[in-house]
Amino acid sequence: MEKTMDKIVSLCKARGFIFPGSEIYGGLANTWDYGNLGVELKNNVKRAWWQKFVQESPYNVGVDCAILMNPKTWEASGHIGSFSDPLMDCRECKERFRADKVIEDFAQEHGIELEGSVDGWSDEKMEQFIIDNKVPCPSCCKSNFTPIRHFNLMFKTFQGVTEDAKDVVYLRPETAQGIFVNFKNIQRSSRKKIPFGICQIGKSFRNEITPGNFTFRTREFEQMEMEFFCEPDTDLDWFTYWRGFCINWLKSLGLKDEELRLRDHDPEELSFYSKATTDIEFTFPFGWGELWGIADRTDYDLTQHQTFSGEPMDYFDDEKNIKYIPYVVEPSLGADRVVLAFLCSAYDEENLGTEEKPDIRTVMRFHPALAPVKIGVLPLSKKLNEGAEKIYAQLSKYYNCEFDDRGTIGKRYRRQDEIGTPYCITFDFDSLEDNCVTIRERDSMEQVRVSIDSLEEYFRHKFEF
RNA sequence: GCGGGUGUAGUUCAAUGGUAGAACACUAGCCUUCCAAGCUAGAUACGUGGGUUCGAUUCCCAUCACCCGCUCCA
Repeated sequence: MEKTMDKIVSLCKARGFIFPGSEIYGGLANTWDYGNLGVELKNNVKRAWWQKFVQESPYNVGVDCAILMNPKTWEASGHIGSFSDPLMDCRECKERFRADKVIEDFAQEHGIELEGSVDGWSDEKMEQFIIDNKVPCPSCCKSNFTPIRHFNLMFKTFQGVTEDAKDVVYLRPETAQGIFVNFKNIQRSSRKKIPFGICQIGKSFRNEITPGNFTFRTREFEQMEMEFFCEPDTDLDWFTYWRGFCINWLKSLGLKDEELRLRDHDPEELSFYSKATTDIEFTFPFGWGELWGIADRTDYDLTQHQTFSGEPMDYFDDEKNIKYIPYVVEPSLGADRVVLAFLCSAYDEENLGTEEKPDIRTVMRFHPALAPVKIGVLPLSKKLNEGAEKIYAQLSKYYNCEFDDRGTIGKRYRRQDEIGTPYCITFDFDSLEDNCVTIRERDSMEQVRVSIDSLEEYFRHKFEF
């Protein structure tokens, strides 16, 4: 069985997991809409995350902050200053480069001593250096570049009816800053003591240069982030603790050991604010991709906000009688990415026939907690709809169920297999006599006979993880 | 953003300068009654906009989208 993105994308569209965005207008690049099943799956993923990271956690609480924030936030976080890359294009071969990188590489190659880091140079200085030294294009070796332009990854929009510059606001590029600016509020109102964490699920927006790979990298995406505040010097212990916690969460929902790996960032790869970063990666059909970035952000963010806002961001520990700005460990998970990972991991094909006469059953082996439809309710015959409808009404109070009386019973099982429904209930002619139904399990395909009165009891713990 | 490829039904494909056909999927009915493939009927497509032409799904141009590379990714 070959697991390809093409098959997964087709199934997503055919069955209602994910559709191309704005399709009737020719689409809009890299936008995707979650359909009737996709929204259930994604909600289940978010719910499972919230359950482990907030509900069951003695440490953590949640928030839901505004997407639009005071622009000062982004000055403090460094998103406005540091993340506007100086880009220039080669007029000859049309390749695009980062000016600072080109200069650094050139200087290193020719043994030229640069004054300070190129990061600190102005655009004019970089352009002048390139002209003076006839720095060649790394691709075509000519030296004919466009002026430097800046590409900021933040989406800009305007608050209010006029498009005056003073009303510029940004769509948040990460949910984290909403947590940091509310650190004091939450600490006070929740009466939490350090160590504690604040969790948030929400949309973020980044004007990525290169999105792609289905929903893996999009410009609008949903994050599930936690900022865990701890005492300085305990940060690396907590870093290790949460990294393990995250991996366990993924595995408890069905991702396999061989589908996951950890990748530590090299010192030169680390963000300027980060002391340590580990990515949890998943092996997608297109290759390994980052699912979860776990970063030790030190006291960088809170210190920055204290400086820019003038509000103290320190914490007083009245047991130890010390005051400090907490360190932060941040596990940041892409909701759309992890949904895609669950889709890829779940995809399976099974040949129930022979090699000569293949009979392929496509099965999405979702963990029952994530399955968009928990129980398919199937009357063996349309004459039995009344009894089956009662069961649907009874169970859909607790679970997302699907009623299906179309086509043959075998076909209906196949349809439920293809959308990953873990259980099917069949109401048959005997049910009228014995008040029992047959429950068929997706993975084992085994059947058990259960009394209608004990159905709720039967399913009670089936969808936990 | 650059280079290459692709664009016909929900999906996977076919044919054609004279407005398109299949398989699976879907719908209705028959048959059957616990694991697809039986019978009958049915709905559904040439990404969008220009141009050439008597006539374009087909040729040309542009555009949009997707895929593969490159580049990029706090």
